[in-house]
Amino acid sequence: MSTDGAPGPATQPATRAIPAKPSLDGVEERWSAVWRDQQTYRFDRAVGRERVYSIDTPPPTVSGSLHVGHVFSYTHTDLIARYQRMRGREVFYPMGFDDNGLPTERRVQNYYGVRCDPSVPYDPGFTPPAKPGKEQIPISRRNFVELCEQLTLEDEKGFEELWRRLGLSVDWSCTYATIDRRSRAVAQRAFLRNFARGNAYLAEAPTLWDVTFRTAVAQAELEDRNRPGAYHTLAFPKASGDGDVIIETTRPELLPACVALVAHPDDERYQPLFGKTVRTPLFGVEVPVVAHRLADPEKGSGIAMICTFGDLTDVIWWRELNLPARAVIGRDGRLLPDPPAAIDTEAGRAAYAELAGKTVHAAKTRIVELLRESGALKGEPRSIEHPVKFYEKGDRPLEIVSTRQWYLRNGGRDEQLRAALRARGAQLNWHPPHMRVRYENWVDGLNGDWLISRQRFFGVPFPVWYPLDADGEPRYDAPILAAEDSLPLDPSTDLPPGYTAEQRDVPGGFTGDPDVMDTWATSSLTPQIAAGWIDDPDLFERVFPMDLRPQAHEIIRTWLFSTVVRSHDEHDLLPWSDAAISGWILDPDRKKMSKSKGNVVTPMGLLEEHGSDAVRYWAASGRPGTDTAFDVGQMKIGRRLAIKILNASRFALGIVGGEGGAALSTGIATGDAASEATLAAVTEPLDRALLASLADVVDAATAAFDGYDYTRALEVTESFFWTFCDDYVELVKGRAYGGAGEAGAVSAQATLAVALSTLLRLFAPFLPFVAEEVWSWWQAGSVHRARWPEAAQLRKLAEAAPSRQLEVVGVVLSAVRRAKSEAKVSMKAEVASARVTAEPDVLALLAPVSADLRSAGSITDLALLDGTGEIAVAVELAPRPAAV
RNA sequence: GGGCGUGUAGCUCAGCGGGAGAGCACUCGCCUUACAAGCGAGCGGUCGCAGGUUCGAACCCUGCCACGCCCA
Repeated sequence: MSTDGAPGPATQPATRAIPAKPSLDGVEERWSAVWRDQQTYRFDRAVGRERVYSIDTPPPTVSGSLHVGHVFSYTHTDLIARYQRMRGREVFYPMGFDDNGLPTERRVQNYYGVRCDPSVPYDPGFTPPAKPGKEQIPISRRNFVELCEQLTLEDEKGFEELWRRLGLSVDWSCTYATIDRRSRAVAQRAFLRNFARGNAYLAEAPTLWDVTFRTAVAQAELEDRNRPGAYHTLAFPKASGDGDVIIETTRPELLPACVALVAHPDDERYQPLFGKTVRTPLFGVEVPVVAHRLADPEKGSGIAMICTFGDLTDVIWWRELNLPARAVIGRDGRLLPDPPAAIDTEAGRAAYAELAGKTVHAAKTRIVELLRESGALKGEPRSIEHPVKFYEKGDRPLEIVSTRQWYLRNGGRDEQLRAALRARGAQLNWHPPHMRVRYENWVDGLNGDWLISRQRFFGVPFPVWYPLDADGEPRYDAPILAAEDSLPLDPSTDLPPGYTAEQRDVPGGFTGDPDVMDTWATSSLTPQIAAGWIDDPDLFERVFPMDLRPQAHEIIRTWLFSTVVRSHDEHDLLPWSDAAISGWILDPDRKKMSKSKGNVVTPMGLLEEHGSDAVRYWAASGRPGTDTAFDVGQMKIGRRLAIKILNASRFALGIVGGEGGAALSTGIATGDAASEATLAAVTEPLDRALLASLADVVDAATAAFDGYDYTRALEVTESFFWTFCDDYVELVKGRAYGGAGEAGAVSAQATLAVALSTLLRLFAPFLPFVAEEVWSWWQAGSVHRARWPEAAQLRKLAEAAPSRQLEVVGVVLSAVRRAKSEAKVSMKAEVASARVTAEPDVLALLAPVSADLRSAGSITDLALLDGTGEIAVAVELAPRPAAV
């Protein structure tokens, strides 16, 4: 019994007859159903870690829809999964769904016409209206979360259907959702452990704040957008009374929040001012002039006002120079009702009253008027365009407000940790390697710890309560942490140990932490979630740390980095050995495909139109990290290849299994390269040469796959396949039918069977449907559980035949065809004589296969003549038969 | 402004120190009983530009240009 083509654990129906007219119609439905019923891709957890190949599949966002980019990159992962499975690894290939966070919240709001109001009590009987009404219905957090869960469940069904049709070899019994019980428990347990180690902490600090969503935002969620602004020139009178200091600012509305002026320490213009004070216009607050290296002498007048807080540089100045805080902007993006205490003059308070309650925009307009009237505004504002920080999902500029938030240490404030995380990046095998640089750039650019709390509703709550003092104020310095065995929990409904429900939100009692975690704080734990860190330690042992993280490059700074942070902290390990980074799909204008450009094709439509194998073929042409054009032409080529495989297989198997053909023995008939019968049967030089070439192909494809270069593996396989069809099959046809005696026929038949078996397995990761279809005609079990071909076995059959032989024969065959093509006659036209002149070593390769060559070219007289240089072929066609 | 990547035939891409390649498209042929959704043959490129290294450069180095992405 050989391992070659051995059936996998799953059994299949008996092999079917070879269809007379093979077709791709219906292969997707047929085989995806069989794979589901037979559990072809089930993960067998009985094997040890060393035989497992585990994949940290990216959980797609269910609230969005799948697009071509998903089909593209998920196919890449499946190619690797299928290859590793055939190499004998037990593949742990789960699927997750990302239903945690703001996108789901928004979708639920719009879909059902509701909004979350935590003050509303839970209504167990709530059902949303059939059609969303004009006014959003306020519902409790629990009701809201229930709707989120309900809707995402439906979304997930559509995703699974598409993935199955695409042929992803996912084990569908290993699924998770980032908001399910297990994920919540994992996120909460990891948080508790981070806290216990001192790596999660609560801090009141200036925080980037989105005024629309009213939530804190992390550094990783920022983006710069160019926005129009204007420089305003303001005069600050010196406290000493001798003149003004002129500054420029784009945010005059923050003048009441001004705590100092700042210039570069080397700036000679302002050195006399350092240590002196000035007064703010309108408000009359005395502020110092200070020096700091981050002040840019080239910008504006070289001296700037520091406000709490206009931007992140203000935060740095405020912190490093120990300046007071004078907040004026509230969480709603409006100026606070009351002025900072430092504004203590009648006039100052009156000026502030003009601004209180206004939006930032309105306040700016008003204060410019006031400044102009007072004469403090010099000249007119000068329009500029400048980068402004936005929350990536928001559409109003971020403000900075001081709030209490949870942070997780990520090296942003700790050089030692930063260096350790940088080293983790270097330890990871990146595909392609240059993607590592993005990771390093990000780590190097971190300017603070990771803010993980969000003031939202649908997410994983912090498993934390705070005692309330006699005044009902939370004791943030003494949080009550949940016990690990009580997870997952919701502090807004669950009770802290030792308290009763009556003590909730009353003085001397407790209150639950109202925030939820950043979705990345859960997504960064996908290896732990998928691998059963909490509830399945046996599984965890076998699959963690994982082998592969496949993902897109734009989330290296978020998903990849944060996953490394969590694993480093919790396990002191890299979460996976390899990261495969996929590129973008570009539309024909070489722009990234996106909805807004209206050029997105629906994935299901694509699969239906071209066939799954064809779409996968196109996807396989995109190397890791390389952006790839959306190219229907490539899909058509893929479809043609699949059809060619059907036809070539039908033909080869017709010969092998036909009358007088190799129903000889099982080993020969199934193309078992390791069987003794096959070894004895393969005797002809051309057949051996074919197998020698095929062995080279197997080596090349294997090496390419091992290096995650599936594109190369497909290329070498495909290229060989066409040579196999066009040259080898043509050369061997006559002999295979018995034209050169029994032994020659058997040799050809055995070779055809071995070659076909090998090629089908090489193609199986790319074209799983057609490969399985053909495999089922003559083999037991699934091709996807068959063993990857071994070059050594083929070489043994080849008996050291020179693989170049095939190439040389091809050159002569091509010359004969050229002669016929130029003469515009049929390829079966008779050739009276062909005289081949070549170097002796080339002739030595041609001589043993001259019979096959004569047969394929219909050559009556083939002469091999010693010569020098390139192969030259003189062809003399036989006279055409007289016209009828 | 900094970093990374990409510029090779009309299109999509491979090649990355010694012959400029593949597929598609195009042209001309072939009903050759596996496949006309096929087969055969052919046309087509100062390898982004300019320097340099080398006996020799698409390939290595420098600068520039264009495009894309990431970060400021």
